[in-house]
Amino acid sequence: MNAEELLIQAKDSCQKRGARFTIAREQVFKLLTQHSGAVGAYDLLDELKLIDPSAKPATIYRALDFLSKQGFVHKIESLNAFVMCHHFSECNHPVQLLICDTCGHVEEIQSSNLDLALRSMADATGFTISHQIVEAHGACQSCS
Amino acid sequence: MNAEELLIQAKDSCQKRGARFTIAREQVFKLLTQHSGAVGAYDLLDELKLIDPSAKPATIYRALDFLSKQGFVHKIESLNAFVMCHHFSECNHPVQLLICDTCGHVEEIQSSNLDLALRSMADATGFTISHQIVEAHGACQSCS
DNA sequence: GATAATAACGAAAAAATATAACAATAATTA
DNA sequence: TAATTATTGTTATATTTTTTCGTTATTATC
Repeated sequence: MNAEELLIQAKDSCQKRGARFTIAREQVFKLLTQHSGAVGAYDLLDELKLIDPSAKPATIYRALDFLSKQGFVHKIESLNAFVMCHHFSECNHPVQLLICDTCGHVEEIQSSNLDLALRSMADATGFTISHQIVEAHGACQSCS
Repeated sequence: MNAEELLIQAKDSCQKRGARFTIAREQVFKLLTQHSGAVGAYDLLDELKLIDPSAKPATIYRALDFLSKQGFVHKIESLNAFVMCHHFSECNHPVQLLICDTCGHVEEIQSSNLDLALRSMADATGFTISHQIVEAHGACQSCS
């Protein structure tokens, strides 16, 4: 899925939901599509400043907040960084990430076994899951 | 496993490994055993200051760093907070947490299915996992 | 179309979280 | 004992995130 296709999908998705894909949000979205790995908010800010010198932290965080809520972007909690989601059309999927600590690449995987194992374990103790964070760090194939 | 037993286990464990369980580390350890849920570093600092008014952020972070490395304490990445581990004798186990967003209680679970599902998924893409983060948010039984 | 309500943005500041640097002490090893 | 290593004290700073408030843009209501 390339950058342009993702953009179209995002716009389309917002249209359907009545969400506003504003310039600021689109700019941050585009910046994120240009990374294959995690990007920090301040790195994004630096990049955004090249286009819009008046950008401030809140500019980025607001955009990231919106994009996350739409499911276009995931926050990587263990890195305080953000990554483009390439499957946001399959909405509300659990997020499972393989994070290469060597090259920085982030691979999003989809294991229903994993999701199931977690849910069944939660069920067993009467816990209701609303949101799950699965982040595996290590080395990707090319870096091993 | 109560606070006292944990303390004895921790001391014992350090003895065996030749790690130094200093006063500062013990104080932070004890504070952590008094919480059933996540505690922020600065909350711990406030508590520590009651005993040792000269405590500073570095005091806490150093202790937490040591305790984490020993496996006595886990960092909750999605909360920027810390929680006592009650199974640190079974060393190097993968950390899997159920975090109640209502009452703050944190339950550590042990699902080898979950671990296996993640590992097999990683294997399939040639990824080698060095560290995994599994944190499920939601509502515990009492809060549902 | 005018008006009210709501959402988004700009700007500055501050809050929350975490690390760095360096000197001083304490503990361990040779 | 002397040398080495680990830990602590202290100050400062870096990093990440949120708040506040005034303004502007968009949407809904009349």
